[in-house]
Amino acid sequence: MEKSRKAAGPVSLATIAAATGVSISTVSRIVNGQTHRASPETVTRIQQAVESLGYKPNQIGRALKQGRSRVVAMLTANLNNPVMAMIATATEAALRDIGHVMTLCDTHDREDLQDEYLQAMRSQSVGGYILVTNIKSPGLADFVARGEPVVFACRPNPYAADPDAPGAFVGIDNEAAGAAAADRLWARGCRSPAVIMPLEGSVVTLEREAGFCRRMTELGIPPDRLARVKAPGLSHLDVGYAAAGTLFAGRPGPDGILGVSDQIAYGVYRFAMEQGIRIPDDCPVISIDGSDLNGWIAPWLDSIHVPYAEFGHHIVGQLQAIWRGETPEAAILPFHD
Amino acid sequence: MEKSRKAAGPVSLATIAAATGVSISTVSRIVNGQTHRASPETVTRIQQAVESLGYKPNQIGRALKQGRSRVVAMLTANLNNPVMAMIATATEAALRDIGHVMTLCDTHDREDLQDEYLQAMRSQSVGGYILVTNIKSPGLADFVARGEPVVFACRPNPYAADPDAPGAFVGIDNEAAGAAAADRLWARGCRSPAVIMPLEGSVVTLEREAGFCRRMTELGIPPDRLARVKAPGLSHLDVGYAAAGTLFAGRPGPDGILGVSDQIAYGVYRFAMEQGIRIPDDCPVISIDGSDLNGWIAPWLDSIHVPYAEFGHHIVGQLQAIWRGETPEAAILPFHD
DNA sequence: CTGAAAGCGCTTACAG
DNA sequence: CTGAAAGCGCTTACAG
Repeated sequence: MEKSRKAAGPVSLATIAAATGVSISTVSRIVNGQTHRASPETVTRIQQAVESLGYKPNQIGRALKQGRSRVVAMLTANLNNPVMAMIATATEAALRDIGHVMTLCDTHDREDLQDEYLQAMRSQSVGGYILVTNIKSPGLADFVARGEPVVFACRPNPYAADPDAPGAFVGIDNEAAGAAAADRLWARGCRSPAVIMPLEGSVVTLEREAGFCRRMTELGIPPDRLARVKAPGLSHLDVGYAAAGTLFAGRPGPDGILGVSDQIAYGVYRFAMEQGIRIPDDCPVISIDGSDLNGWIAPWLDSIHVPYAEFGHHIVGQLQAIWRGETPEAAILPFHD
Repeated sequence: MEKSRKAAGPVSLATIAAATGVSISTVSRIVNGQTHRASPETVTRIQQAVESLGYKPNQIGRALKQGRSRVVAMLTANLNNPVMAMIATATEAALRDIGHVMTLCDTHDREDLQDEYLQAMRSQSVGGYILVTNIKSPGLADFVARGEPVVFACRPNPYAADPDAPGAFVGIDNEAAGAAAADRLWARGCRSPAVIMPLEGSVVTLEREAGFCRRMTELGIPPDRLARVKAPGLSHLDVGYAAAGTLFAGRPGPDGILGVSDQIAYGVYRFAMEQGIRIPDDCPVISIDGSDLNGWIAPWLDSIHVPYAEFGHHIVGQLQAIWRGETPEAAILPFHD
């Protein structure tokens, strides 16, 4: 005599309690794995009822009681950027593995939207925050000060008490990546290098450029043969395109270019195509990010690979550490060149 | 005498009630815009308190009472696909505009994950579901049968009662897009066309292929000069690559190829590059999707543009209609060729 | 080993 | 025009 009538109305703890003749408290404990606090018979009886009635805990009830849900908010500067999309994908999967879900908030690099989202997420009692942004905002300052569970990715906490100990963070050593890019270009015979970065760049782009210039200088490139070009634009595609225009307007163009992101390199490529400049023959272009797509449609691009797909685990690991009350150290992942 | 002491502990309705000397009920009504049900003085007094104390409604409390939250779940087949990422971005923005937030669930085209997520989202009492997937699963069948608020995007409801009236849906006429692709290839002189699609394709890819073949036949291409190639793989990149291998292994290669998605075209490109086949000179390649990226790094690709960026509004509009108790009609958006 | 009770923050008939 | 009260589903000290 199978009792497998499915969901006639929502099944709550009370439903199970009524069906098994025990109290709600007991059901709650067992459902939450506290099986040692009840007799074995009760445990199996309840587990059977849970199974046959298809009980699933209502997360809202739980969240209200505990003041925190199993939702984690990810705030990203700009989802159109494939890098952000990759991090989001990886993080979503890692969260799922620990039974959490992710809400995605695109701040479009706007301070007001960032604060609006932080506020909104707090009203949702989310259990944690992942910030792939380093825009400063009053709300963020507040969050950091209050010690909310937040992990920064790519870009460190702009309000870190000690800049050398950024706290929960997942990223790479951008300065070293920039230097590696310099070595690579040098090895290809480049002696009049150029580096392109956004006018309103984040620390990430600044560090990559700094590493590149530092290394090029060490290699003996004089400052006047090292072009550093910035261009405005939210989209790095536009940045690369505009900067390439500036670069090639000068008499002797560069013999090698670093775009500090893949997207910048794409922008350079478009300009070069339009002008009949052949890449890499006339001028090699390299970048930092190493999107998988490059191998498919941008074979001309030599890009230092950042393991974004790995970010997910590390981010979630740090979040869990915070939940346990620990203070995680920054995870600086190796890039591959 | 400004009273702007900020948040010493969470500010709830009770806090406001205590501070203003009215009941929680009254505060709740006013906060929810029922200002006509209270005296003007009370209204302003409470609004001031809300402002100065920085009260933000706790959405968890609200959701528990109402049985539904202001969160909308988007289930997507595969976030690595830029098309999905675009739809997610657009939808997130549209939801924000109406004060909702979005959780993102990547089902990886797996039936079990889809059901797991549907279940999880229900435990979260989400207010709506957006499905960019048409994998069949028992859980989905259940959802549709129960009349849950779900909007399908790109791929129609696989459990629609009447296939010609798919209900809440946002997409394009894929058959027509396939036909348009045929016209375009024909105009470029293609007389030995090929079409590439995934082995385990969705209705979307099937319809695009069907439209293409129908139109090519109308144009007088005999069946034996119309190559239809399928290749396995979750990633369309792999599909395109493998299928191109098959196509060019045959003696006379095609003189024009339709990849039913941008990614398939990218895969073809890689194979062609490796084999020294020049695109488009030796063989034009076109596709359907029209990612913005094409203009930057895939100038060789002629792609029919699907207005994914517009999907967001339409999806949210349909969701709102459902919430109002209406039965929205499918929105078939125009593609641009 | 088990249960009654309080309470998380909100909304909403209902009564006045 | 306003308030007391019930209740959404859960957890968790506390008492037995």
